[in-house]
Amino acid sequence: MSGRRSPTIKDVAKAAGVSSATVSYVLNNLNKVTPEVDALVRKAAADVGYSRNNAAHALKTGRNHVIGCILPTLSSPVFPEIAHAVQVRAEALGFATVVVDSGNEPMREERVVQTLVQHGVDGAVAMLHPSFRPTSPFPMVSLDSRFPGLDSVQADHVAGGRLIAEHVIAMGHRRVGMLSGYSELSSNRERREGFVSAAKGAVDIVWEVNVDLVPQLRPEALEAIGRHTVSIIVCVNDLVAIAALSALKALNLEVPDEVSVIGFDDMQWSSWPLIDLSTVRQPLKMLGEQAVDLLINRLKLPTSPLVDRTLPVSFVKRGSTRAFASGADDISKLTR
Amino acid sequence: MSGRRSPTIKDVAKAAGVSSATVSYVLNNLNKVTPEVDALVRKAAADVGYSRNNAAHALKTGRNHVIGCILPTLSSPVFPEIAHAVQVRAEALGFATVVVDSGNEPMREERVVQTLVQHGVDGAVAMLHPSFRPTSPFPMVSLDSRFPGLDSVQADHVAGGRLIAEHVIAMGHRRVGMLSGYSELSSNRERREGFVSAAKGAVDIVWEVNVDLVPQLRPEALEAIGRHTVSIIVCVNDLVAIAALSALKALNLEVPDEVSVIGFDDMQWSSWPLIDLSTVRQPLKMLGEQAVDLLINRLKLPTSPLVDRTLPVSFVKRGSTRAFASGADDISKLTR
DNA sequence: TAGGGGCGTTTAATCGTGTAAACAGTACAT
DNA sequence: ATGTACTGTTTACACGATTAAACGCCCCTA
Repeated sequence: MSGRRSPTIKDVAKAAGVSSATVSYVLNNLNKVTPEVDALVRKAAADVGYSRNNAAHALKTGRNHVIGCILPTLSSPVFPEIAHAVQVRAEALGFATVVVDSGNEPMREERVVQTLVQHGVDGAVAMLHPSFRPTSPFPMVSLDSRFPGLDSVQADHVAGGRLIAEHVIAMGHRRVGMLSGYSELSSNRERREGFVSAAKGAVDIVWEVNVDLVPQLRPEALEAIGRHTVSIIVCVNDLVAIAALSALKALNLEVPDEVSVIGFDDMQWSSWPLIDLSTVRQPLKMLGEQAVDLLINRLKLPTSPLVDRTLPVSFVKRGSTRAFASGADDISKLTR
Repeated sequence: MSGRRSPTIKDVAKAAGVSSATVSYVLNNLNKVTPEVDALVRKAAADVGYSRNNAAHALKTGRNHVIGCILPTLSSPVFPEIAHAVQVRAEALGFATVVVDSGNEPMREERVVQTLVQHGVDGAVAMLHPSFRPTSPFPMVSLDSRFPGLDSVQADHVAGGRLIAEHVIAMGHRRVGMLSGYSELSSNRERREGFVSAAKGAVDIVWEVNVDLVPQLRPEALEAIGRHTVSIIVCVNDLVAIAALSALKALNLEVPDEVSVIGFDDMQWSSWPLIDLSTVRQPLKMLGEQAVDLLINRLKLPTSPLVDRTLPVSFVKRGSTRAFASGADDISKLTR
């Protein structure tokens, strides 16, 4: 209790009656020692309550056993779910995780990466703005979209788009509005393409407006919704879908009786009875886990070939969609 | 480009024609050197692109310039907002932040703290379960509730409760239901006490049910709401308020026409038109910033006296509350 | 019996910084 | 001239871990 200094490898060595090198060999599981000595050392380590000094370890090996998790923001519910999965998986593999939000600005992304490098972080799992260009040779795995020169994991956005199209068709809708995200982002683009190609011929896309990925809509989107010329609105993600629900409420259009709404993501809030959104579920947990696995593989084998992994999605039917009823109030605009 | 090793203090020393100690003195701003040498060294450092090796620095000094931010979860919208503020402030002060969620289990909290200590984190800003008992002398600041032996920052929960009471009274409500949180947590307790003492005499608390801080309610709460014997429901936080809104919707009770609802927190989602919740705003950003400031002060002066800081709150009127109308459908139960 | 090869352990150098202590130089007082 | 005080710089070691190389030991063979 006097020397508050936490025990070092040398203390363990003294306690076990061996040299510090032996202790190191044992604790690193290089099997270079006899079983008896091994047991002796482990016991001594437990007895003195040894735990490795991370700084010294990092200094010597250049590996910190810390990874970064770079996300555009933590304020949208999807991202914390991913961050959590990343953290848990990384911890299981002996890595700590630092979560940082980049504000989705490519400039700040660069700074964030610099900071991580400076702090000796080994690599990162990152959801990057498409215009980001890696500056230093820093190991990264791209989340949610393919990225030239990086490993990546993403949900099967194309299949998700197709699932939506199938639901729309099965429900008998013919006239569709789309709130799409900017197409530089591959996930947005693929969602859209999956939907459009599967819907081709079976439905009319009456209008399509590009929107930002935030919970309020720009005027042209509001105007399109207000025309009430479609029976269903397909949204690039759940946040936008919620914005659409809000707009419809303000316009006194009933969901799903007058207009149906579909999202994409299945974030936690979408299942709240107040929102109750039909959507495509992404395997967020798996997404985070696989990203970590990929990153750690790359740390071990920096020269292995690049991997792109695609994970399955599923459709979740909730209260925001229903079959098209020809008894809708303004049938002239909604059929042809 | 050949030797990929990043430049060290020795490289700078060579470039400047001085010893490594001098470089260290300059770069640590101990003014022990003449202005000329100082300038020389700084120029050399910039020229070779020096940046300090964190591991070596940490090994030598025992300070890592990393703080932890321990939160019960990232899945509730309030917490990411705090985490963000913490991160930004810490970065401005030269500290990196690791955000971890503890799952609000005191056992996991202990483990999390252990992990942080092991990784050489200097201290933490933490929102702790009331039954948590600090095991090691690890510098911490308690967020959102007072904690014996720790610095703390919290919103003025008592005043928040009073603001709610004033609103309820001003709106002419007489019969109130309460969804309260477990009273071991000082913030819950203070919110309740602030409300109750300010409401005393002016309103009837017809029922009060203790609930968990999650967006679904237990049966007894649902039953109480279903009786429809109150004209307004006061909730311990926004998440619970949203659960109440959901329940009311399921019961076909109109908000705010038949029942008003009030929350506490003003998390980001509460302003969505779909939710549109009257609530008390906590200064989340300020909360995070002040916590960081307190922590860093403590790191510098470990023996300075403990500080409890209380921050002001304000009431936000939205669509979930309205004045009590005596024309309500079942006037016999709602007046006396 | 000298030499060689395994095997298990220790010795000692190293990673990049920080800092106490040694040192050299100047200025001033005795 | 010699000692003292001070200033600015360098020398040299420490932090705690990893790891190549040296070492000692035993067994085997020529």
